[in-house]
Amino acid sequence: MTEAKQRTRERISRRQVDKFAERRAQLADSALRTLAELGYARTSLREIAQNSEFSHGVLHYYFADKVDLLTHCVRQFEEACVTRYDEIVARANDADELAREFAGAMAGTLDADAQMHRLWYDLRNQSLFEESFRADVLEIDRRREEMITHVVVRYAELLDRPVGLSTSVAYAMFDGLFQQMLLWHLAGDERATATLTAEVPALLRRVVVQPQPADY
Amino acid sequence: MTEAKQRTRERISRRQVDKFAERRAQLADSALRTLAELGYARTSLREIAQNSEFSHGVLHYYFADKVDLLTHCVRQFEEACVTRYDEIVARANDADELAREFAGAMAGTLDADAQMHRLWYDLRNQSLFEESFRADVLEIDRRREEMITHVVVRYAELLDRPVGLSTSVAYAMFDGLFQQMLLWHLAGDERATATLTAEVPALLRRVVVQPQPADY
DNA sequence: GAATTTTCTAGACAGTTGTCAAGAAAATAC
DNA sequence: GTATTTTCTTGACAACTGTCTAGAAAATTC
Repeated sequence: MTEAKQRTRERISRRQVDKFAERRAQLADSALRTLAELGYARTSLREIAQNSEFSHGVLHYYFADKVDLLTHCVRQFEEACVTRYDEIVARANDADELAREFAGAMAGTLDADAQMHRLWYDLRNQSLFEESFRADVLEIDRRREEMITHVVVRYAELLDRPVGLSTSVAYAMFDGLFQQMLLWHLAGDERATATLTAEVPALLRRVVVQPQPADY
Repeated sequence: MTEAKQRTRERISRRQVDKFAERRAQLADSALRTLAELGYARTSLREIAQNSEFSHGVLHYYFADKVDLLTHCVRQFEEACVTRYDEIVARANDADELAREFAGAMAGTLDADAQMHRLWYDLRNQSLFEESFRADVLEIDRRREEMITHVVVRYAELLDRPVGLSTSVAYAMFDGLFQQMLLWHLAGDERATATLTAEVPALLRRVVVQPQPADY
């Protein structure tokens, strides 16, 4: 009896927790859509609520305050933001194919998810001014670096050559290139996608193939 | 008489214009200091005025509205933001020296002007969400690319080798590296400066020295 | 189906924002 | 030295912000 009750209660409680967490996720999703559209500076709680099916009051039922909501957003954002190239890495039979597929995937997400990517850079930049997201942002950045590292290491493997750079620097270079192409893309320059497609394989070669030490 | 009067008037008018422009510059400077400290999202007109020696009303005497002020800020920001390496380029006698001096200068400004640099990235990002600054931001970005190009081209010259990359891509890579190191630096990672100092020459080599085509 | 709990709405609050206007203060003109 | 123009301050305004509360609506429990 007591046992049964307790089990029931636990089940209910878990279901409630799940529903609670589900709604939090749903609201965080609305918040992310708003952020991607307006940017961090212009996103308000009421605007977020209008992008959901609820009124602005709910936000304070599911989140303690704005920082709580935004922190949750950043955490939830990771899945969407860290583009996974694992499949490409696993499938590629040779270095050239890997390079082509990787470049194509980056160019694809540049086109398809431009809003999301600009939000990422916006949030990462916010973390330079505000402490609150910094830890989560750095964690996401680490994951992104990890993904790039996977590709680079596998590419080097397929060429049977060592990676000639620290993974952090390799990531910084690919990220810099991607960010610049995002800038082009959102400024209306149609060459962005093509440039990215062309330059990513070139960059891969440059990261792996070492310069000849005899020449300098 | 009429002539003299007119000349006087012109002189006065020009002086007034100068004073007017001077005060605008002064206020824009206060605005930039505020922006560098708080970031775009948290900078208000009253906060800017408090960082100046005037009250908040003046801002609307010298600027039509907030966008006018911020646009002026971005334009004025260029001088501060585009770090010049011309002297280093002119002075360097060989490639190694150029690489070392360039890396040192970048590391120096990373340490000394971190706030200014994070503001630059903040403003550049804002331009992804808002039309108003975009043109000016792109212009500054072009100048920055130009500066990097100077260094890279000169470096290649000193080695008597061609630059193996488009200048845009080279800029994107150096900027990506710098931005990542800024992220580290502002997150309290002391290795940022040293890493930048070490990796910039390595990157220079990689940009100039071409991979051997026989190997892939 | 009544009682209770969970979920959500609507509105109020205090503070902040960009903007503007009336007039004080200062500089300049005559 | 007075008149006029330029410069700056002060306070007000409407709109918006994050936050909180009272209570309606819905779901759940027994």
